[in-house]
Amino acid sequence: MEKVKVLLVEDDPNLGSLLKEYLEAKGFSTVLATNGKQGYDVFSKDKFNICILDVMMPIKDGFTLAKEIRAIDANVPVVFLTAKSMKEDTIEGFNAGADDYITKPFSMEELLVRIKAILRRTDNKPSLQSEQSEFKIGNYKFDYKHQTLEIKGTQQKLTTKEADLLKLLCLNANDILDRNFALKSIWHDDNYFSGRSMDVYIAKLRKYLKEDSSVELINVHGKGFKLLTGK
Amino acid sequence: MEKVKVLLVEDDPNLGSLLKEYLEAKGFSTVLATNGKQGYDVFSKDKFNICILDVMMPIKDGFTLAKEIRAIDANVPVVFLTAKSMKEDTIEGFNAGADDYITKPFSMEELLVRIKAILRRTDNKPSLQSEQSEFKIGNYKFDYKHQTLEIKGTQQKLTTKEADLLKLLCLNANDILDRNFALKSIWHDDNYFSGRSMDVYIAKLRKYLKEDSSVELINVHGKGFKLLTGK
DNA sequence: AAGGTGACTTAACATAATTTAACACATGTG
DNA sequence: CACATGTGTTAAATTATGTTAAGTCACCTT
Repeated sequence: MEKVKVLLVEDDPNLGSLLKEYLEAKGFSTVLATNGKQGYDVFSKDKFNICILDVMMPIKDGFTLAKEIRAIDANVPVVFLTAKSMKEDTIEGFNAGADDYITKPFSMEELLVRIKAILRRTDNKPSLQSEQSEFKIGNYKFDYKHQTLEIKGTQQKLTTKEADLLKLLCLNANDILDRNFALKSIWHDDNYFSGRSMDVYIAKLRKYLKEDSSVELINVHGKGFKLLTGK
Repeated sequence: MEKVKVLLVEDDPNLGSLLKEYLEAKGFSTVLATNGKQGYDVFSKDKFNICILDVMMPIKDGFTLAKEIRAIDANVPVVFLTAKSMKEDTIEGFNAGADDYITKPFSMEELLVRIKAILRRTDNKPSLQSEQSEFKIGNYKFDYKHQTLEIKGTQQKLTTKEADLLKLLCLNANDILDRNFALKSIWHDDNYFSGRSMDVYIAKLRKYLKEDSSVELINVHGKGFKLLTGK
């Protein structure tokens, strides 16, 4: 079971580190940013399951940050923290796409249960994938939906991960598939072990694909992989 | 787009009818029950998209009602309304599976935006409560209401669980049916044994469905199952 | 109350999917 | 070219699923 990743953006360093410690103790992997700009930078480079944003922050406020975050990932849940308790702000927060809006002071336990309530509704994500399901790779025919790879009448059944990875490669055929991008897409994580796991799958795909010598699955050192399709 | 159906259970008749009117003005179809027992009766006879329950009610309190409702539909969102603001109650509410917990007094507008926030996350999930009863699966004809599966004139009688599971698969045809979602929907539980039980039913369905080779019931490792219906 | 039946669950064992470990080799850097 | 780091590959370990059969329970029959 992979850890849930939380992006916490809070300009009060005391509260921020307190919450971070608490959430980590509860089993969440938490990244703390202390202002909106930093929060955006962190989010744009990594993948998170939920964002907890302080509303009032210098440089960039929580609402603005939320919009930018949603521009990157329209589905990530966002929770606002705020000292304001005026109705208009609550409404504005929800209109900015909030999943919850918590007024300070709050108990950490309440924050926790509210986070859990939101995650209950989002963890089984519909994973909206691109529609395309059939690909040609040299003389191979790859059917993502049916998870099959066919050549000269021989059909190879693929596992879910094999199919996911091959699909990403096809969508970037003859172009580089970024390593971390692939890891985040398929493994939802880019740690060392996920990376090694992906390498194992690359090796498996190479085996499947060696019937057509014009097809190559090459590595671009430090960057990712490239599927070279025949001619 | 059908109207969203709201079950509102509130023993204060003034507040109850006020909220009902407000929600209906906002485009929701709302049924008001004035006590827990009545709320249960209404829910068991109809399908709702969300339940808003007062916690403190005579006869049957909101938490108890929520548990009974969840036994019928483990996925329906529940929001608690309460005058209590003690932390323990909030926590208890969320542990009872609450999606939100709103403390009186609250503005109706805030209730509205909180409802919308929850519905954003639950909208498009086909559920067992769906009215649809007849499905085509490749060359098969599946009648949920009569619990029959027919092909080439041969009719197979299905048990309740077989039919429930097949219906969920049909509602998600060619798309993934999340394992835990299915378990909660049909078994009202997602422990190890329920999971194994479901696997047994998957095996049974596969047997029934092997008359049409274009129909496949495949596993998506760690996620769920996918019913591939021949184009 | 004994026996039977059907639906569902649990057990048991088999196989598959994925991750982790282990070791070999490659690449780029100073 | 010595080193750190990244990748290739195979195999073992772990976890998830496939499948069949045995067990349980509610209900029906006599």
